[in-house]
Amino acid sequence: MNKTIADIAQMAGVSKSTVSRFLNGGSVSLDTKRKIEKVVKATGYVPNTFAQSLKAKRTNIIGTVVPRLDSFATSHTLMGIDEELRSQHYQMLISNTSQDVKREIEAIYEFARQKISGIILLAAQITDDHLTAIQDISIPVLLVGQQHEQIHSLIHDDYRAGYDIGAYVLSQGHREIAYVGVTERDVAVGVQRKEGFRQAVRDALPAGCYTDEEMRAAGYDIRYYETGFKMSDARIAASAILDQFKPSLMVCATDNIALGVINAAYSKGITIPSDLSVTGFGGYDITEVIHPALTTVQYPYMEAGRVAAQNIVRLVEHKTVEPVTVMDYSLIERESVDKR
Amino acid sequence: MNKTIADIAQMAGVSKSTVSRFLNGGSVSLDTKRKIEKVVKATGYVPNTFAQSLKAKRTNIIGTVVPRLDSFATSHTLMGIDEELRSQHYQMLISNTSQDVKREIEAIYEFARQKISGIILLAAQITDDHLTAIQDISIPVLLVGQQHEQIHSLIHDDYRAGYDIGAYVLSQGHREIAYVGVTERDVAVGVQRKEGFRQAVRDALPAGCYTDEEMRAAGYDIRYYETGFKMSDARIAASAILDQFKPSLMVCATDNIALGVINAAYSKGITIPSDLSVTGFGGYDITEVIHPALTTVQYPYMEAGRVAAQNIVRLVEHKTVEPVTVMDYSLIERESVDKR
DNA sequence: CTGAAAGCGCTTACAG
DNA sequence: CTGAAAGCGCTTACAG
Repeated sequence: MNKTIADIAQMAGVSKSTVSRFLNGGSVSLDTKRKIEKVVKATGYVPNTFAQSLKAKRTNIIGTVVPRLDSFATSHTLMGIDEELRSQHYQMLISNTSQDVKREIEAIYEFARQKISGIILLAAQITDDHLTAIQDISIPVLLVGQQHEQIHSLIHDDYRAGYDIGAYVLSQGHREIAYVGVTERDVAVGVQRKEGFRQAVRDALPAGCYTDEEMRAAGYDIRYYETGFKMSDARIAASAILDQFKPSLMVCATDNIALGVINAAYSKGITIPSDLSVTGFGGYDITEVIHPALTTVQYPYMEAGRVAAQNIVRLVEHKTVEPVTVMDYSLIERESVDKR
Repeated sequence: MNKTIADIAQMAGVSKSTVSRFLNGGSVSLDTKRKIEKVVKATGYVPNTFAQSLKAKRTNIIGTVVPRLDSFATSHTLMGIDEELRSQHYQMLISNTSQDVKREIEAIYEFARQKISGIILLAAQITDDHLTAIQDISIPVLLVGQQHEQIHSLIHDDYRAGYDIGAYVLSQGHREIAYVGVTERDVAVGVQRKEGFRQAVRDALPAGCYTDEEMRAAGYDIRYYETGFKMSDARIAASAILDQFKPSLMVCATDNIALGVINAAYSKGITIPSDLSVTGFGGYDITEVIHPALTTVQYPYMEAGRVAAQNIVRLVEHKTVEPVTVMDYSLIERESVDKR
């Protein structure tokens, strides 16, 4: 395991330069090629990564910054990235920031220091500090899950998904709906999904029906709430909502929130879906196995990871990439929504 | 970002050696120390990792080999490892093997090639190839979740946990029990949990009651089954079991399996816990929020990760570590077990 | 305490 | 196509 390029050169009876050229696909005569190949195979020689990187000033490593590790979306995206990167002979390095924006910035600089070739950034929001860091390091960055005009982005089609969920539940006859969203600082989850949904409602309303009163007169009562990303937060929020409003359906901005809502409903003796229908966003595995199974939007996280990996590699290799890549999704109708 | 040690030396009016010594805590006079410190701060100098590693022939990186990323146990263990490593100024590198044993072996060699300082191995089973690889690389390895006499190990107390679950469900009056386990090739999950449970049953039996017939005469009917780790597999297995055996309780070797069982029960119109009680192992977040909440054994995965990190760092630094570290657990009684 | 020098294992112009 | 040489940015005996 400890052979150096000098050993190989000596054993093959050529110079180090030639071996290096052979390794990196430079021009080498067929004859020497064979000689070196034999020695490399026999010795199991592998070049020292550090020496390579020190000279070449770059690595075959893609750094991925993630806000958390214990999330279905993150882990599946990571698996997709890892798989694709591996097939392209790149390595994935993960930096977990535990939802700490300061650590996100640090991670970006730290990756730069380590001469990482490219960075995939899974972030809930992009601040000026992010922008500054990305500018500073002059390394390709791909944003996943959010969109920003100054950064190559890969997103899920949150707006359309929100619209589809809205159109679907309306088509099932629901008119009294609580939309349980998250902070608008997360544009994808907090704004896009909600606005998509809101637009679906608008499109369903009779013409000229805009104000809350007009909506109510038309039989619609749609209210918007905000909670955190954690199931426990959602449970508490849902409990409070249900004390003051009796919707026939709750649209939740994530599957986790939906799970919290379902739990809160059970605690109050509310049966799903006959008393209360529920929908989510995400398509986590667990949503299929609970009872009743959750109607939700399924995002192709693993596939998104693969595409993200392809894009960042293209960026690293100075090939063109669309400013924004939009992934598809599917609406999965299961048991948690009743007809009204 | 591009200063080298030579620049710093020049700016501080000392030699490169002295700067290096300062950086690595060697003996430097207070005066020079101050001079160098000032320059380092002013320039924001950070040493080039590759050059360091190339010379020093070691890194501050700990490699972690994981069979999968999308598991509660894995992700929480990783978070604990990462957190602790970070605080000790080590970095964590993750290699996901997608449950492919061959890739586990490759990952070990690859880490060695990259001069990683130590390896934390989360593996379901240890083969001869693992042993050979670990021998070959001569880098400290810590095994997490499984125990092996030739490798420093950190385990959860699966046997005692199995015993406790057994004693608990017996104390609740259950006598007709299906134990739904996994392959015995996974010693921790497949053997230890089951044998702990089996011993609890033995200890509860009247003296001199050994054979199946004697057990049945004493009112006990305990049957053992095996399934896969996936919810979907467990669902199918449970469905088949319930067609031929009507236990009052099913003890599942993992929370995932329990989730599959619960789903199968619902599909058959079996109510939990009144018709059928269920228990799991793991303590995944989701088990608390489903209805009814799952009675299970909770393992401190995050804490285990932290301890694992401490241990591997001690190993790397040639300090002593116990051959086996055993983590504690807690039995969480919730709603999925009825009294009989 | 401090510095000059060698060397870690590669790659890359530059000649030939 | 091939080789000698310089150099990437550090660290580490070795002198002083």
